[in-house]
Parts: sequence; structure tokens; C-alpha cells
Amino acid sequence: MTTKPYVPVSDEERDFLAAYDPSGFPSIALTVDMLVFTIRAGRLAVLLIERGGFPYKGSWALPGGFVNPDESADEAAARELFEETNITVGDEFHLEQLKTYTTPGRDPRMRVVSTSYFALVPDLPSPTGGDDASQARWWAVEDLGLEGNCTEDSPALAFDHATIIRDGLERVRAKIEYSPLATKFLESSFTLADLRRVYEAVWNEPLHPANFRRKVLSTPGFVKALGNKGESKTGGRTAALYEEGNASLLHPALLRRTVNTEEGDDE
Amino acid sequence: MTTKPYVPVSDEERDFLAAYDPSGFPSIALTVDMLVFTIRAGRLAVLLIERGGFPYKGSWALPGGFVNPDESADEAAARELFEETNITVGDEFHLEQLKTYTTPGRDPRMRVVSTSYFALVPDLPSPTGGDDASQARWWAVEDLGLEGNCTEDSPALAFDHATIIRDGLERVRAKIEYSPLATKFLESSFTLADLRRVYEAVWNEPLHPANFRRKVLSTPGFVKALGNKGESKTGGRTAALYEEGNASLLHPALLRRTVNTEEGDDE
DNA sequence: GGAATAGTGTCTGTAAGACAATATACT
DNA sequence: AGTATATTGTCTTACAGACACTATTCC
Repeated sequence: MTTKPYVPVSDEERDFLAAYDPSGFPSIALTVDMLVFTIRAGRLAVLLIERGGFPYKGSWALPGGFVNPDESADEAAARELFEETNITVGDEFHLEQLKTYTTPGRDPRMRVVSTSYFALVPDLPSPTGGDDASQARWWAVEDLGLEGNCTEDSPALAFDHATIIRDGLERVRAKIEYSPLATKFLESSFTLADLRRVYEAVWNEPLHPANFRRKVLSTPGFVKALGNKGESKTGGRTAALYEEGNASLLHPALLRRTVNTEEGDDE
Repeated sequence: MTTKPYVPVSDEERDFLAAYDPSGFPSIALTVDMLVFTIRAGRLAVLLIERGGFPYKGSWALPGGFVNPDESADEAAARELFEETNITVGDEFHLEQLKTYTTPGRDPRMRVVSTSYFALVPDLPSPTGGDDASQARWWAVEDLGLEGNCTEDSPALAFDHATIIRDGLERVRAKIEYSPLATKFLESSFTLADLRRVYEAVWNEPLHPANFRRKVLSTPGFVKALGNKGESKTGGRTAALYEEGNASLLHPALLRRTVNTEEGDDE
């Protein structure tokens, strides 16, 4: 529980810290941890990096890094996201602060305060290997063993990153109910079936196509119809294309049936 | 935008910082800022403290303080809340992390990373003067001039605390829709009219008593009926008493009509 | 034509919003 | 009695969920 003295483990880190505070090692390091979510093969996935050194060597961790002295955590998060995925901040995807983790000892090297961010991005062409030698890949969140369904294939997660991923999942699952965030998982034009598959992947439950359609179209500002039509992929009628609308909140909201609360004896 | 050298402004601060990092002043200070909300005279109010020294002398600031080296921000927030209001952490009120503010230069003295928390407490007996000589009082959020209704009576707010208060208001207003948090503003037993007045104060809009009642009672786990009845205060039929239920999420949610989103051309 | 998906129409149950009516307290 | 609030009842409208049906594409 007490803060241990810091021992640099790589030249990059040593250099960074020397530049960070010329007078010595800082008492507190501020970092960002990135939850980069996407939909791959119909499943919600998160980007993880295999750690190559102490601590948690061989475990999988969220990408992230130090906040520079002259930048805010928001700016650091956008920078890290670009470094990891080559995506530039814009309207194409969503980046939002999630929560800050401060428990003493969460990093054995020193006191590290980490502010987590989550990003929602469309399916990226490649597994987006990081610029450093570390191994990066997408993990389907189902396969992480976060909800008791832990198997021998579930990866070990470094630090308190399992908690961060759980918190992020909860936020994303709740937020697509009342905001048009689900469109951020898709390219700029999409079909209503694409949008429905996003909801099904994030909530992990099937939705009724006809009712979903009626609901989305009756929510003002959620999506906007484009004139053209897409191509049929597996046979079947060609679907119309839509783009993101201009609403920032959905009213009325799309409601899940499955709500993770204990409802007991009422009244 | 660049971080200025730190100049201690009080003996307490100097002592704290010396103890905080014996090798010198820390590069980053981690603090908590507390949004303590309550309902006073039918209006949503927040606790503010008048600053007695540099910077922002004479402005009003959120209560808060440094996170000690051996505690988490959660623990620091609970400690600060007790120091400000003499309320002990428990089921009686709500304490939750809001957001972390990191912009360089937000405190002119040094790089201060502040994690904000909001607490919902019942109306407290006294204005709860702080233990130090600083002036503390409740401010109705309407009177803070946060939404353009700024008058000459609106207080000057220190640092980026106007932003923090706005963020907190948004969170609380949204969260009482789908969680039973509104009961945290009340004593352990309350009438449905009391609960309705909480919603009316937080949302600043009148609610229909009969429909509110039916809605609350039909939401499983929101409130639980007590056998006894309260006293009539202003004449009129005596209302039945209720206590908090065991639901953690309201399903279905109580919906505001007024939603602060720009809804444009749909479809 | 057959299979597959997109999209429309319709029925039903539930619940919200408005409002009237009744019940119970205080003066 | 008169007033004020609590509580119940009822009517209308909106919408979610279910499901049948039509439309359009590929094979």
C-alpha cells in the first residue's frame, strides 16, 4: 500500500521521466488508459497490448501513456489514440473521458494516477500493431472472462485494467440507449441492419429488425436517409443507406429489456 | 499555458507539500473537488467556500483538498466530505466520482490534477462552516448564473469550478431519471410529495402529483411503503411515509419532457 | 422459382399525460 | 364549513412488442 521507490525499466521511460521533471522523479505520474472499442465479426472488441516488461510481463494491458507536462489528459488521449490506430480526432469517432483510477499501489513502480478514456471506432483494416515492438490485437470482450465466463483462453489482464474495461463496457452499453453513439462504430454511411448489428453486439442480445427500424426512424435526429442504396452482400433485398443525424440525445431512448439491476420486492 | 513555479501561500500548504514529497515540491498535485448538493427551500443548492487567499481571493470555490500519498481519491473525497459537513460515509447519502480536470494552467500555482466528486445529502441543520476560517455557505444553483441568467448577485467562481458545477448538474439531472438517487436528498422516511419536490427542484420544472405518484409506485424497488403516516404541515390530508427501495436502477425510468438537445430535421 | 433480407401494415397490451372525483387532514 | 393536500379513478393517446405480409435482390 505504501509507494515504492521508482525503478525505471526501459530507456524510453527513463528518458521520459528525466525530461518530465528535471529536478528528479515525480511523485505522481499522470497517465491515460485508452479503451478503444470496435465491432469485429459481429462482436464488441477492445484493443489490448501484450506487456513486454515488468510489471505484468506477458499480461494484456490497455494502450496508454504519460500525459505530457504541457498537455491536458484529453489531448494526451487523442494523441495516444492516433499513435495506436492512426485515426485522427474528428467527427468520425467518439472519444470521451471515462473515470480516473488512483488507488495507491495500482502500479508497483510508483504512484500512477490514470485517467481512462474510451473511443468508439469503425472496424479498422488491420490489427494496428503499435509503433513499438509490443504485440497489439483486438479482443472480443466476451473472450476476456470479465463476467464470470472465464476460460483458460481468457487473457491475464494487467494492473486494474479488468476493472477499467468493465466500467467502460457499462458506460458504453448505457450510453447507446440515450445517445446516437452507436453510429460511431460504423462508416459514414450505413444500413439500418448495420446499426442494429451494432446494438446487438454491444448488448449481446438479438433485436427485432422491424421494430428496431420503426424505433430508429421515429427518433428525431438519430439517422438521416441518403438517396442511394448499398449492395446486397448475401442475397436479399438491397437496403437503403443512412448517415448519422444531428441529435445529441435520443428522445425517446432505445430501451434494453435486460437491465442489470436487482429488482426486489417493491412497494 | 506553461506551468509556473509554485509559490506556497500559507503555512499549512507549505507544510503539506514538504511532507508530501520530502525531496522537493511535486510536479503534479492530485486534489479532489467536492460538489455537495442538497435541497434547501425547494431549490437545488451546492456548498461553496469563499477563498481567502491567492489565487481567486474573494471568489467562491468548491470545497476540496489534497489526496494524501497513502489514500485513493475516493478515500480523500469521503474524508473531505466529512470535514466539510460532518456526515459519515454510509448508505444515508451518495458519493460518486464525476470527472477529472487536467488542463495545464487551471491552477496558476502549479500543475494540479483535480478529480471531482459529487455528493447528495439531505438538508443539513446548519450552513456547516468549515473547520478553517474560510466562509462556507449553500448557494442555490439558479443563483450561480451558470446558464446565462447571470446577475450582479451571481458570485465569481474560482478556477474552472463553474465548468465542474455544470458537469455535475448535468450528471445529477440525468441520473435521477434512471436511478433512485433522488431519495438520497431526503431523510430515511419521506412522503411522495417530498420526493416529487426533489425532482422538481433538480429539474426545475413542475411535475403532475397524481401521475408522479402512479409512476413511482409502479417502478419496482424504487420506494417501499412504511406503515405510519407523517404529520400534515400546512393543512391537508396526511401523507403516507415511504423509505428507499432496493433497486439500483429504475425500470422504466422517470422521463423529463425537457431534454437539452438540439433536435433538427429528422429522417 | 427459391432463398434471403428489406421494409410495411396491423393488432394488442402497457403506460404516460390530462383531469375529474374522492378522502382526510387542519383552521 | 372551507381550504389544502393526498389518493384514486378514468379517459385518451402514444408506443413497444409481436407477427403477418409485401418488396427486392441474388442464386
